[in-house]
Amino acid sequence: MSCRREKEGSEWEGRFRGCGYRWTLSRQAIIEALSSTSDHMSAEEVYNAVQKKHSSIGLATVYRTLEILVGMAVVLSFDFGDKRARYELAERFSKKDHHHHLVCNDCGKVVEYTEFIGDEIELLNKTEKGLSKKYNFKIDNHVIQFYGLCKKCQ
Amino acid sequence: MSCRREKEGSEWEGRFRGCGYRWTLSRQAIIEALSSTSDHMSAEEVYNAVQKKHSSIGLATVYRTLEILVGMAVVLSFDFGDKRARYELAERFSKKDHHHHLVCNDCGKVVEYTEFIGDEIELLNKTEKGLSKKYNFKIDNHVIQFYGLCKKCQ
DNA sequence: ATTGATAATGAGAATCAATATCAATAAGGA
DNA sequence: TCCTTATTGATATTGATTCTCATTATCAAT
Ligand SMILES: [Mn+2]
Ligand SMILES: [Mn+2]
Ligand SMILES: [Zn+2]
Ligand SMILES: [Zn+2]
Repeated sequence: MSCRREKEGSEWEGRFRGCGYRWTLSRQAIIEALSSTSDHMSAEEVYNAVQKKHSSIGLATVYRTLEILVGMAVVLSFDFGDKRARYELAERFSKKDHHHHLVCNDCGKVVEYTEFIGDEIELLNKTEKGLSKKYNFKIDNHVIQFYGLCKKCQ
Repeated sequence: MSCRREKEGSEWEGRFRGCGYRWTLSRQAIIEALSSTSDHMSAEEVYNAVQKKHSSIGLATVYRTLEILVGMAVVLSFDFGDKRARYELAERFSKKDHHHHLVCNDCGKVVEYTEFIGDEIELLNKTEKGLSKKYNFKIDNHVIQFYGLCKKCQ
């Protein structure tokens, strides 16, 4: 398992260095934190998680690293209506499947659903193609989210 | 046409009073500002627009009124990735048809498209129904947006 | 292992949209 | 007109995010 760790480590390391970034303790710790939860953490939550093992890592570094990770498409950033960005490993780096989100406007509960994803993806691809052609956009991203009230809050 | 104005005025007035709100000059001016543009204005832009005719109206009032209007589902609030909320009259109060948005990540250009809306709406309705049942959510809102680079920026 | 160029970092200040406070004002029912 | 109270403007405050800058860590070349 130490072997497994190292291997995973070097994959991440390779990814960073491949983009011209250095492989630092802070970045390891932040990746670690993101990998070991299924939550959609805010920057501050990532900071708190990271602090437990590495109390010297600063909040600014967390923000900076998250920005890099989003730029590398390793991490996805979401707006769920509370006034802070929320982050999650992109599906290809996590155990989760491609999913979209259903958010309670009242308590903030977030449901990840995969049930209707198939049709959604298909439609999105078709729409993307149409929009790209008609409006000359190079599309690289989409957002679909539903908002409402969860059982408890309605 | 003065007749027409008054009639429109009283419709808005009725809508406000029907919700227990008073019908004030500030609110008239803000509605007016929102009605007379097809832009997606930020709160500050609404404030600037309103200032031209009514220089006494304050920014806080603009924020408060927009909040009310969003609550009344008269105005829609969007996040286009610049760090400010953007507002637009809901389609039933504007000349625009139901549309979604395509946003340039670089220059912020926003395209309103209606081409593929039909299929999208259909899928959204189906998905909403499925999600409502499965997760016991009362869904009242959705977001679909595409992000990319416009011709100029790619 | 040592060095040197420079990327990365932590602490704290700065930014800036949005919200809260509060005394003064205006809306509208009686 | 009078009274109650919602609304308002000015201003302070909040809170997430970004910036600054002196210090430190990374890593390729010795
Ligand atoms: Mn998720
Ligand atoms: Mn629009
Ligand atoms: Zn809820
Ligand atoms: Zn552009």
